[in-house]
Amino acid sequence: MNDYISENILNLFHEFVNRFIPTEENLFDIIISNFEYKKVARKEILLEAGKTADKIFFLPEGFARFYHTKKEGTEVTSDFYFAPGFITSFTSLIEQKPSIVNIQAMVKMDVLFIKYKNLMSLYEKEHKVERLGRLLAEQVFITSEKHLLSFLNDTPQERYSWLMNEYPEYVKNIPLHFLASYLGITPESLSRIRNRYTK
Amino acid sequence: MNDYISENILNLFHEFVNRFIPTEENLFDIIISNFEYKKVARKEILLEAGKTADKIFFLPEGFARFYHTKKEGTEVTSDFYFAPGFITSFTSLIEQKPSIVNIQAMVKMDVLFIKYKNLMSLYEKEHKVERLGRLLAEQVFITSEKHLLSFLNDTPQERYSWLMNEYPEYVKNIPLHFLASYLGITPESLSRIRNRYTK
DNA sequence: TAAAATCCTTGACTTAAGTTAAGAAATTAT
DNA sequence: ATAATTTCTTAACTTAAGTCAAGGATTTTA
Repeated sequence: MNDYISENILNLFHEFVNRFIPTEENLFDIIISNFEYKKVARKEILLEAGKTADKIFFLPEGFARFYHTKKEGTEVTSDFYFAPGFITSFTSLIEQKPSIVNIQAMVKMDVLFIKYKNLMSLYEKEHKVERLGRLLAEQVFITSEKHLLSFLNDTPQERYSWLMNEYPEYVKNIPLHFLASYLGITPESLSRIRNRYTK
Repeated sequence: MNDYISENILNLFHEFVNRFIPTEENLFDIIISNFEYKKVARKEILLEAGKTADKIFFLPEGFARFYHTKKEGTEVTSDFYFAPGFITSFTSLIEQKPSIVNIQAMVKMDVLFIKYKNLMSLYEKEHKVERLGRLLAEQVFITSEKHLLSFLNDTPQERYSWLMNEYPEYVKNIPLHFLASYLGITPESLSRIRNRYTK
C-alpha cells in the first residue's frame, strides 16, 4: 500500500512525527507500514456522525472541519484543523462509541490513515508510539481548552478578535458562517460584529 | 515519605491506577515510591496562577476548583474536579509555562503528588506509566470537549440543565456563583434561570 | 453564639445577540 | 459564460442576559 505514497507526503509525515518522537529509520518504517493512503475530494466526509471512529487520519496538507447537527437542524462547526497533523474524533475513537461530529475535508487532499486496531497494537509494541499518542492527546487537550476559555473569558466580539490573532488562517480561508458557529454565534451577529469592528 | 500515607489512601490510589493500567505489585511499588504526601486545608491553593506547574496531584477524596482572574478582576471558575483522580494545570505542566489557572482545594483533604521530573523519568522508564499518561490525557480532553460543546450547542438555561444531569454533584456541593461562571454567565442570571426553572 | 463574611435573590434598566426576511455579492459547477 | 448555489449584509423587531443596586439568608469563624 505504501507504493503509492509520494515522497513529499512521506517527508511531511516523517517530519511531523519527528517533532514529537525522534524516530530512527527502523521505527519509522514500522510506523509507516501501518498506514494506508487515500485521495480525498473537497467536501468529502472523512468520518460520519453516528459511525464509530475506527481510524486516525494524518493530513499532510489542506484542512478539515469538524461539525455536527443539532436537533433543530442547525449545523455547528466545532473545530478546524490545518495540516500537518493527525485528526479523528478522539472521543469516538477512545470510547469506541458513535461519533457526534462529522469530519469534512475543506479542500481536495491526500491523507494517510491508520486503523484503530493497528494503532492499539503499535501502542502495545512500541513505547515510543505510545509516547507519541500521549503527546498528541496532550496537544488536542490544550487546543480544546483554549477554545473553551474563549467562551468563559470573552464576549463574542472579543472571541472574534481572539480568533483573528490566534488563528489568522481561519479568518482568511473559512466562510463566515462556519466561523460564526465556531464562535457560538449566528452569522448575522458575526457580520455585524465585523462591521462594528471596521468602523 | 510513604510511611505517612494511610492504608485507605493507598488503596484509593491503587484502585484508580488499576482502572487504566493493570499493575503488578512490582510496578505499583515503583510508581508509589515516586509520590509524596501532603495535608491540604480547605481553600488552600494547590497551584497558583503565574507559577509553572511542577507536579501532578492525586486526590483520593474531596474536590477542587480551577479558576483564574480576568483583567477586569472578575474571577472565572473554569473547572471542578471530584476525587478520585489526577489534577494539575496540564497546559502549564506540558508546556512548562506559567499557569493561567489557580487550583484550589474545596474541602480539607489529603493529596499525593509526583514531581514533574520524576513523572518524566517514569514515563521514560516504564511503558505502562506512559500509557497511563496517554489515557489520562485522553480523559481530560474528553471532559474539556464536553464542556466546550455545551457552549456551542446550548443556551445558558440548557447548559444549566446539562450540568444538573451530567454532574449532579456540582449542583449539590458548589456555590452558585462558581457554577455561574463555569456556565459562562453571571450569578444573577443563573439565579433567574433557576427560578424560571422551578416555576 | 454573635459578628463577620459569604452567598443568593430580586427589581429596574440597558445592551447585545437572536430571529425573520430579503436581496446583493461572490463563488462554483455545467 | 451563464446559471445555480453559496455566502454575506442589512433592517426591524424580539428576547434574554448583563449591570447596578440593595437587602435578606446562610454559613463560617472567632
